[in-house]
Amino acid sequence: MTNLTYIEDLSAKAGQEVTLQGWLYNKRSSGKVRFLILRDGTGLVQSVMVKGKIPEADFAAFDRLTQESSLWVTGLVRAEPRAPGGYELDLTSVHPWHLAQDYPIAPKEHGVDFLLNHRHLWLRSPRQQAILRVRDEIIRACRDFFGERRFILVDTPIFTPTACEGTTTLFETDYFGDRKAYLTQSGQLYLEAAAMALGKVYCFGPTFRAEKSKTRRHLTEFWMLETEIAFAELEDIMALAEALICAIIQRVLATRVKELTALERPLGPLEAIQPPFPRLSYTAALERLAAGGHQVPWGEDLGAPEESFLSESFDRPVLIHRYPKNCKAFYMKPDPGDPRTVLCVDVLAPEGVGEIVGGSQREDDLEALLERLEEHHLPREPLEWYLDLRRYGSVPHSGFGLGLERLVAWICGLHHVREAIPFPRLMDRLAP
RNA sequence: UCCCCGGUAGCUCAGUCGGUAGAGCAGGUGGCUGUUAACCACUUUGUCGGCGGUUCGAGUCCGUCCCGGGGAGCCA
Repeated sequence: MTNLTYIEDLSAKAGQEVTLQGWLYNKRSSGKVRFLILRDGTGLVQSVMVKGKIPEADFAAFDRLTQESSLWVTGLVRAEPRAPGGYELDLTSVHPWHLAQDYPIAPKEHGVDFLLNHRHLWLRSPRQQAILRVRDEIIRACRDFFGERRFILVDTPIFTPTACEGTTTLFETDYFGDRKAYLTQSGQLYLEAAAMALGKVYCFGPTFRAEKSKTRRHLTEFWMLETEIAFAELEDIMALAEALICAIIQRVLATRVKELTALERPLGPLEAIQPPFPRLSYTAALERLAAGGHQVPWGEDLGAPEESFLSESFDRPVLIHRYPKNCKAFYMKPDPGDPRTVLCVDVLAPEGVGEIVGGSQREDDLEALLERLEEHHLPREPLEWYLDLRRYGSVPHSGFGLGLERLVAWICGLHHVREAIPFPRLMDRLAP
């Protein structure tokens, strides 16, 4: 009976009578010709009703329909060059399901605070739908990338007994009244254990940071893709990160141009993302910074202005490797060629986005790792299980983590990571 | 935690030198046989973020607190 269809499939149904289910995006009237613009999550389509060619009750339903009312309609699919999607619907019946109350988000301009307070409704807007579709595609591209390379997905815990690295602020929670638990800031240490079991592994899950950061690059809850590979050295994971980023960009360009266009994201800069990516040692980066007027003493970490300068210097991501030891985490392995530095890499995205990947070769020697723990004033006892990995068949191994929202923000050309996640958690925003 | 900017109608904002509150949009009513954030006419809507102070008089000046935005620090 009913030819139930999604809007994105209308082009295959030209000339047929179909049924659409969705919501009213907008309506316009010119008296006896009335237009309903419908959305169903797959697209927008304009439908037309003419007085006398549709039952009078259906024609009159137009007056009651408010923005975002839910409804189902039937009509004839007709090619229409003037329509944005190329097709229009000549309505034969209109059935409201629910008449929406005054919808707060008009198809007009709104401020950020207002929109974030209505995030549950803001998601319905075409722009937010486009972002979420790109995010979905990026996630699938990541899973495919690792799956095709025979990596095994290993889920790491979200409750942890201690900090993975003692330095950062963790969200603390009560654990059955007598203990504290912390929300994870990284799955890495657990992933190292998994790599010793399965060889090549990755995890993908939420990460929590209680830092009081108020910038367009920070969320308190974000999603991180992490990988860990037994027998891999720094150069191996640098090549892997490069291949991963290229694969993701290629996938999005192959499947989500419509969404990128809706976001007014220029495609040129994305099409330029091809291997090889430039590689700069920290020391070489300092020289480049000095030449650009940024004086940084050797041994100091790079700040946000320096990262922006470097990322804007190239038309593709740049890999900065071998930072000074004191800037980085305890588990990173010193460079045998220069023990003042560690075998680590940060990937900075172009267009001023900044760091999207951080990784390193891990210290695999038990004694050296114990020394690093002492240098960082970290307690040994809670990490004994991690030290076991260096007692039972230790091997060289390396891995990296990729911040999903920063990647989504870069690819979509967003100004702020808060639009790159469905329900952003920020320092001063926990709802909706 | 620090620095900068902001808070006026449901939304986006204007409000001059301190003189008693405005526009557009949304909502409502009517009109229009091809509209594209449709248009035209008419029309409802205010704890000017809170508290205190100066003043004959405060949206406007001062103090303080709250909330939001941008940035820094921090941050695989």
